[in-house]
Amino acid sequence: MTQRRLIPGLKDVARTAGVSMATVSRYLNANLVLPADTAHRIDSAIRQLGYVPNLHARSLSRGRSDTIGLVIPTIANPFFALLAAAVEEAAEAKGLGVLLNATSNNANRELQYVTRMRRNQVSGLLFVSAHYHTPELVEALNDTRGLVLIDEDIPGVRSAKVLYDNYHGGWLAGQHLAEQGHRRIAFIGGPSELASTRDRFAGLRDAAAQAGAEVTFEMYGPYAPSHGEEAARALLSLGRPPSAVFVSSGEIMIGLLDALHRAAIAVPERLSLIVFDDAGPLHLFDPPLTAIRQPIAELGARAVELMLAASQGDPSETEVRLPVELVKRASVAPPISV
Amino acid sequence: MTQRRLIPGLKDVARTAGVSMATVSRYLNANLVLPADTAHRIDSAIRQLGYVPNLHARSLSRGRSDTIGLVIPTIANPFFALLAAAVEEAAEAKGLGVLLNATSNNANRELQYVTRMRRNQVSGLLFVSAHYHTPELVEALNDTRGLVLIDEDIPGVRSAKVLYDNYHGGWLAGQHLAEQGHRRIAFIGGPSELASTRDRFAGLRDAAAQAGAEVTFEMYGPYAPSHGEEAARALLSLGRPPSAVFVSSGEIMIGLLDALHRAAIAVPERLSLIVFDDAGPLHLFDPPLTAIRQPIAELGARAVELMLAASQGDPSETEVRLPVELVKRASVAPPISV
DNA sequence: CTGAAAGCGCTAACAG
DNA sequence: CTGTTAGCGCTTTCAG
Repeated sequence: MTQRRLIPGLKDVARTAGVSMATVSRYLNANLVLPADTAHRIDSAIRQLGYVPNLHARSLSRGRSDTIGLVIPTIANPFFALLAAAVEEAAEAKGLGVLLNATSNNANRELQYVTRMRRNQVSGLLFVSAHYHTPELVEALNDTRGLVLIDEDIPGVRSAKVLYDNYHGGWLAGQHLAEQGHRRIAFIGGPSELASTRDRFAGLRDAAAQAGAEVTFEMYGPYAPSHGEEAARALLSLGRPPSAVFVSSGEIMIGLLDALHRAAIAVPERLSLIVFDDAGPLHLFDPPLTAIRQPIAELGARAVELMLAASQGDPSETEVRLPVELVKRASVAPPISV
Repeated sequence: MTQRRLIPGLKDVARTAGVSMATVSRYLNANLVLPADTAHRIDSAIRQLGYVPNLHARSLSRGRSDTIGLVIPTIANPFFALLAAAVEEAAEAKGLGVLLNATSNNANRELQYVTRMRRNQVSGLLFVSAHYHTPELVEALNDTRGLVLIDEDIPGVRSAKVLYDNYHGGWLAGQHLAEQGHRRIAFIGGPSELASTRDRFAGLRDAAAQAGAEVTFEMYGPYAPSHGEEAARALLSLGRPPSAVFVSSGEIMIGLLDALHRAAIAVPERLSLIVFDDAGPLHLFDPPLTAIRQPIAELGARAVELMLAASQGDPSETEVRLPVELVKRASVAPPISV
């Protein structure tokens, strides 16, 4: 129990307006058209008292909260920041609030957040996690109503999913590189256990093969600049280095490009570069980066749509694959000795 | 009322474990050390039933929610994304959740979100808004418990505030530019009604004046790339253009730099550039951008701290000014004709 | 069309 | 140390 409230409640409004709580409640929830006079009395009572409804009480009573959960690895990454913005906007348009949680790709936190959201406030959950997944997580996810997996698939989870066409992204990159005359290509991937990583690689490899080129170097690691730096180091120590590299994420690219600059490797003269993910002002980079662009706003919108459908009884396992596109800028050029 | 719940509640757990609700509740809230046996029975009842506490009920009952509100203009901007990440982390460390709302600097939304958070879920509110403020907003803000204004001051609001030392940031920029030999400097600011904009300008102007330089061009506008583009256009059409420009935000800089590139204006050879705000990989830009860096993580941490203090009865009007620093890179060089 | 009253699921006095 | 019980503030059935 709490101490006597000084804050006005529905009861106070009702008393002041000379009606019952039920009437005020109905009025506020717009299930009701009141005589102008009554409506006005209620309005002014509300204003006078400075009444603000208590959302917890409302949610408790209604059994739902008009809020959706969004769980992402981190928000300090342009891609996820943009994604969060897109989800927020889409949710807002449907009158839904969003509860955001960053997990840092930490399995405990993921489980914790999913649990927290599971039966609570949330009418649906948009989830993205980019690392190896424990059975517990998968189980928790499968117990979650209104779940939509986004951006990254998780094997074993049965839910609606909105993903990108990673294979085609890899293909586009491979094709472009091969067209420019590259024959030896490197792939710097994210975590190797992720389907997205493998798909991007497969697309790259297949497109290359079809054009008579090949992927001569592969390396995997976390979505972090440090991984890019290591990749650069590895690349530079190769006896017969590739003439182009396809980097699987913006974060990795940051470290890679930085290391390349420090080593005074000219891009694209010495090494061509193409990155998966076009978040951030890549056109202002040195050099402007050729990239595979993912439609982020669309991801957010589709996800919210599917979530609504899923939570309204239609637990479809729809999987949508959003197309990606190649954005040509200046980090790819024919290799020096073609 | 809702339909009969199939979901297990505290009551079910209590029955299954053969204890009372109170005991389970206390156990869960850790105010209590139970005989190992009892504790174990409760644990397994919880597991077996798949019990998940209802946060709304808890919040309603407790009168608080261990959640803080964060309202920012947009999350699709590296600075605010980083800020949100910092706040999330600081809040998480204190066991607090965060409810995020992006307002797009829309006055109605701001008012709406503040109201929504005001008496509700939220134990405190971290608020940032970067535009002209209506009296209604100021009033609503002053009625908010646990409010902390961050990043941008709002005249008339009495609350704790965590801001950056904008004046000093401007000063640092002016000093650096003057040292490099610039005598005619341009200021491309954000909205002119903001204290932060005026402070940055004042710092720049004073530092310039003291070094015998002057601000020969000023322009103000929204925090958007389009404003930067317009500024570039204006700058380029000047009869006697300045040799350096201080841009008041990263968003504006994006448009400005882009336009400069398109017009083939060499930076820093033809025009030196320094930007307030070091979010995003500015070191990879063409050229690497000299910037005034703001300690974002510290902002988040201090804000959460002050919020906690403010909501725990100490409604201090503490105002903390976080120091900023100059990060020299390659976008500033002596002017051609010194 | 409006009011009384029974919960929503949980916490916290208060008693035992 | 544990159980009983009265709410937290709102929604909604059910009478009137």
